[in-house]
Amino acid sequence: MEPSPSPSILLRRAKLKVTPTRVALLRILASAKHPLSIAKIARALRQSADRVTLYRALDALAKAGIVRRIDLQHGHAHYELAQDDHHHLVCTSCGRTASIRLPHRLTVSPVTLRRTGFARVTRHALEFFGLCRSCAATAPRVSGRRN
Amino acid sequence: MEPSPSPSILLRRAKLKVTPTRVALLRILASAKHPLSIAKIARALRQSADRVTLYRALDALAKAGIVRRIDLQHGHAHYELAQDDHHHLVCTSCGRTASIRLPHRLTVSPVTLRRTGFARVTRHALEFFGLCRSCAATAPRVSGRRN
DNA sequence: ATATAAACGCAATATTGTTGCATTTACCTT
DNA sequence: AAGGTAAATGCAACAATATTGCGTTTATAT
Repeated sequence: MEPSPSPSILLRRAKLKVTPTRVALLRILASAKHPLSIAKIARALRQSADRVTLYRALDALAKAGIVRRIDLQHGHAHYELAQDDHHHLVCTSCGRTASIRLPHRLTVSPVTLRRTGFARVTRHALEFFGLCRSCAATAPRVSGRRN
Repeated sequence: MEPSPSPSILLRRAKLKVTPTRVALLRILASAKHPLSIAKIARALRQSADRVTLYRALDALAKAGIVRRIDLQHGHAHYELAQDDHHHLVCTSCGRTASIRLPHRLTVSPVTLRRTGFARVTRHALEFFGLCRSCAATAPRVSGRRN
């Protein structure tokens, strides 16, 4: 796990202004072990920033490739720093997540690309869903929203 | 491409009641070439069903494994019949989608499973994002919501 | 120091999805 | 075929998530 560059360096590289909100935001994401929901990020920022600013900042950071927006199928987006190439394993019962790596890189072959009329693939999203051990032990719930 | 069983057979198999709404819904999905948003499905049903019913029906069908809920990162869910094992290639500019197949099956190794504290994996979601040829030719747009 | 574009905060609004409850309906049993 | 029952539906209200416009503030290049 490489230490990722400091928030301000990341921001400057992307030609984004280095503002307190963005720095704090990136610090929060950097110290998180799992993808965070907007609600959790907002809580961590303790209303030092408006919701709208948060959305806009995450949007800008995602476009710059600094953060990744992830769908854990909880009904709202989650965000993490775009560091290494990993994927997520999500418990559909309690929402727990774990990071995993695949032994091979996921690619779309040039032939498939041509057949489908696409010019190029820029990224992909892969999540695995299942049950963690403790949830598998108890009666599996199915519903509800989790962070 | 195998012809999929009729809506009523699918529903009966899953011990779900065969109602006009569900049959119509499944027919719409069966004739769709791409995953559909709730909005599009609702439009196709021409308010013969309440929106709530639609949500509940899709939920039941997804739980039964008859339909799949897909995130194309347009900010809302898309649905398709759960037929064969394919994935999607999505144009981030115009929203076009194409179906693709991977040469290998995606799995999580038992070792990884144990290391992460998970009991089992039940499904996964994989989408590729990129640019289709016509969008790659023109100036790439970035924003906006598409169906 | 200052000009300028980017970022921000606030308010309003849109969109997506959910819940409770009374009514209707599919379908199983007889 | 009739009737009982749980499932499914519709309506209304609500909740959560996300977006837009606009006037003000701020980072940063000069």
